[in-house]
Amino acid sequence: MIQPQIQIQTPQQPKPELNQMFTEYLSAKPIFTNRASLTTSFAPETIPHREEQVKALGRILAPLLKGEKASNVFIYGKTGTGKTLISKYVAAELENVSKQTKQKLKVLYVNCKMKRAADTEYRLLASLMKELGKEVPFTGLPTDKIYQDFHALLDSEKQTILLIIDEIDVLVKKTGDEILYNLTRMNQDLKNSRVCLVGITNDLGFINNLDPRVRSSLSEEELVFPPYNAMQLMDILRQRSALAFDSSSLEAGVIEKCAALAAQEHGDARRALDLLRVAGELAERSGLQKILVEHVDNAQEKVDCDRVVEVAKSQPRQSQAILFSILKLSDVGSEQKNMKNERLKEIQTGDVCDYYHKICSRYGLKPLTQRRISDLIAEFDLFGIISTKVISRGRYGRTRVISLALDESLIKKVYGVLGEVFY
DNA sequence: AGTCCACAGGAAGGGCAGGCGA
DNA sequence: TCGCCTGCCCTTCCTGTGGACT
Repeated sequence: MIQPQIQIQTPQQPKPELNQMFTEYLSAKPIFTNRASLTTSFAPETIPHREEQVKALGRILAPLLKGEKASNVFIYGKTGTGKTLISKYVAAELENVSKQTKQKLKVLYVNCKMKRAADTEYRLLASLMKELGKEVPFTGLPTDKIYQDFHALLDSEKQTILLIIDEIDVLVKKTGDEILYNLTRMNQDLKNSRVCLVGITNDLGFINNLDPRVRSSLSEEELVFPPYNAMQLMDILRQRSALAFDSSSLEAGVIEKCAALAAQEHGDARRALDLLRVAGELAERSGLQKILVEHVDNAQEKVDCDRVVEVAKSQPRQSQAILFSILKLSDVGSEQKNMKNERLKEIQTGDVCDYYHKICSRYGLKPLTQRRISDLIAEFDLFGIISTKVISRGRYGRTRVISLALDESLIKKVYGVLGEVFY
């Protein structure tokens, strides 16, 4: 048996430069009074400009308070329009009231976009059972068995279940709509409990592609969440910033700028909150007591940059090699071309395959097939790192034309990250 | 009008890792 | 331990596409 090696740690010498920095950080007056109020998971007391949707959803789900079956609801709206927030807000209120009425109501929430959480039929059911307090192994059991156990768990006592499935389109795209058929038909098999389904999606065309039987039972009621305009975003930001900062911490124009930038991104409140939070963090790091408009500009760049760099870093080696091939073919890293601004030329799938094969042979990677490369290129398009368009070049074939979708500084950052892997 | 090209993209299935139950 | 189940990543095979060329 191998004995674990025990290392005796000797007291370390203080690091003067860090010590001083941390001391200064702790003694400085903080900009944030409540940073969490600028995160998407924060639940505010009131939700501005969504009163109508709150009431509508409340009216639909109210029968649950009497232990009756409420209509299944389908909620549409683009990212950051308050779909999730309001579903949780109404659900929490229902739970509160149900405690007073002694009617047992349980709310289950799952987000199907969470990788390895609820992106397959098995994982969705496993997540729901976990919420109900029963641990399920992350693989290994037959789906039939999981369904049986889930039914038994729901039916183990007289109760009403409100099941909120966020990003439902992701699940259906991946696994098909049979799972929704099963979930919407569940009430027929349950003796003691009732289940009501709330499906949330930002894919407006999603419902049209469903099996008609699923469509009719899932979207008994539909709610559409319109995007926020700049004025509405400003109200939201004012409400949250009052909680997050001291009133003197914001330069005039900061909220307006965040709202304007987020309004350009289809009225995305999440984006507006991110911008304000990151601007605050940048101001804090600069040692200032006030957030300036220029911090918002820097925050926008940083929010984009962090996302893209994180995507590039977290990809498997093969995907990184493909992305690196695209960057190389776009002449990123070639200073001479940079000077002449001849970047962003068009590349085809075939070009990427050829360059990728060179990289594979240089770094000893087993090359993927063109079919797989095609899928991975489509994934990078989804991430927003590249932009692709399928075109036909006549007798020279049909292909995908690829160009970089990021600005110069972001491309350089990504190139730097991948350059460390493929030096 | 028919042929051709260079793929796109769907469907099916293989191989692997991991878990459960007999 | 073995057979069976799952998800995941990938390959193989196949059909479809659409504009240039003959």
